[in-house]
Amino acid sequence: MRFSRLLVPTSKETPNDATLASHIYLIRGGFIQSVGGSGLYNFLPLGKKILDKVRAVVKDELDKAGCQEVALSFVTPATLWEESGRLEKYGKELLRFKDRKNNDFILGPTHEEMMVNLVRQSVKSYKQLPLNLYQINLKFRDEIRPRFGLMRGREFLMKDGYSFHASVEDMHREFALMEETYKKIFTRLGLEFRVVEADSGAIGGSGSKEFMVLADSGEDTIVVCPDCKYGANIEAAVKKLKIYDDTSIRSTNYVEEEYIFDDSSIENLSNYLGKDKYFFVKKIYKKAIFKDETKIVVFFLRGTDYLEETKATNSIGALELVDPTQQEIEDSGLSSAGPIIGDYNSLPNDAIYRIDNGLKNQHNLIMGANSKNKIFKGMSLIEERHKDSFADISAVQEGDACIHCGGALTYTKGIEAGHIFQLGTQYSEPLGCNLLDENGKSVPMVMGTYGIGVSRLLAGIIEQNHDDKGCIWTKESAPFDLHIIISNIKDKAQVALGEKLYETLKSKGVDVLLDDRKERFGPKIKDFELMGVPHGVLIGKKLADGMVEFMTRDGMLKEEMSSEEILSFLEGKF
RNA sequence: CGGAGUGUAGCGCAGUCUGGUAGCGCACCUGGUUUGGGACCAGGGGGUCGAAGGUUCGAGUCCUUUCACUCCGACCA
Repeated sequence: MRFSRLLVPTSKETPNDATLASHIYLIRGGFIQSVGGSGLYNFLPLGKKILDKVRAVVKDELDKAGCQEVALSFVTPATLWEESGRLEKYGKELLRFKDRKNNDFILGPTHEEMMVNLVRQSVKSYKQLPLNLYQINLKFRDEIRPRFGLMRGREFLMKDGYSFHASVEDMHREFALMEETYKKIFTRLGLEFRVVEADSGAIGGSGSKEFMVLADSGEDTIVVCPDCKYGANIEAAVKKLKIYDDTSIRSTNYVEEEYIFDDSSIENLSNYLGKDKYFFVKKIYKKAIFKDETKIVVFFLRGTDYLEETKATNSIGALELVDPTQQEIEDSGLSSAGPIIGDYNSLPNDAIYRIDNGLKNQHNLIMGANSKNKIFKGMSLIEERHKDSFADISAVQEGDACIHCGGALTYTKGIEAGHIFQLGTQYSEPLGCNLLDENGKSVPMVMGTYGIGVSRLLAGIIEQNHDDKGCIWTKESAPFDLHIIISNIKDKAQVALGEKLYETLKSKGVDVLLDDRKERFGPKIKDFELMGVPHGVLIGKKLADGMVEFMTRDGMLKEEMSSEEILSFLEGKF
């Protein structure tokens, strides 16, 4: 490709809404273009080319693993989503609209329903399984707050795959195969990543794993163990409970103690009593939104712990939790609901509450006494009094012990680029996707689902591979193999050598970009740095001494070599 | 939805308080000089000032309504 013919509107200016390296360089490098803001982007020729290359890697590995590509209709009848029950559950991210006949449709954010519909029409027997079907197509999610360029756009390219099985065991086999296949894809793309345990979110199911591209700019916090393989999204991370005791708080029953100040924060009380925050019980109110109702709920945690909202949401089966106003807490009748301990359970019978597992059967605790300026010391939380109310709702903190090996867990940031789920019969059952088993009995198919954010991967690659000058594409994602710069287009010798290298290499199948523009050296080298082709050849004024430079974008290394040898050197390299 | 802010040329902005010819930088076009780090000189094209209504002799500027977008908090590939 000749640069003079290429549509790459590179720019010196950083768009004012771009904060992330990937967002800045994808726009400045002329790969993508914003469409009236709000998370919509056009892919310009180079962006599209890279997208296709990444997509090809994904497709290649999936096909090798026995998956089959299909393309589902982009517009989805809303009735399918009613059947699965997700029409309500999915909420406002789902874009809904009507056609001229007033029928309801949605733009698919993910396509479990559509794929199940496809399969239930064409698969009837266990003999036709297993089956793993996927598509690489646009998805639409009406994000509350799109941002960070391709990282969180509203329209994005996603590979979504779905597998169908006659047994849970076979689904597990496929799940493991997909984990391995995903590892190959991410490795080929040159990404540093980690596979972690995850929450299943709106897709549902159990035993899901996320593929996290490690980057400081990542939006997810992941918990990793330095001593073993354990890694988990903080939304799903677990820890080994640490149990201490302080017998000085112990009493045969409990002790009521008064204090005179108003600030009843754990911090303040801890200082006042000279007892570690660990022994305090704190109470957190949330407004829980359920399918049919909204209710104030309460969570109890150790003074040293923090509520993990996703875990808390799951523990009560709510759709989401929001912060209540002070008034809502008062109106709920739970505002003075204090210890649910010993004989002092002051919670109404229908109250929804959860106590963190870290407090199960613990003694010598300190907590509010249901009235101002009083606390109880020496309390116990006994499992049998709160049978169904214990749950893991606290966030893992750095330094907590790994549940597998006891190592000190640490936080790191990641970009969720892939997610694989064990669905079971969650969709096949309501949608009536059944098969006849060996006994001629009709049973729902067992499913798995597997996603990769293809357009997000472009952003992930740049987050991991850039410097202060621009992009540095990895081998399999690069827009070209080689970028040749003719420094002065009026210098006939430079042009002649550039053209010779370009034509020769092109004829041998090397994907070469020749910068033949009538520009000065400055813009040309800047564009090389911005666009991030891994290697370049600089034909400039040193040609007068018979020398050219071979450049490596990563580190901007320049190697001088003779203009006689450069062609054979390049032929050997590409 | 809550809070803060912005809409003026493809992009980045000034002009709005105090109403009176639509501006600047980058980009673009023509000619020339220049050619190792986004160079210079001269000339040029490009705007329903987010939209609607109002006040006024006159509105980018004042008033009302409305829409869009950005930033900070709860979603997800």
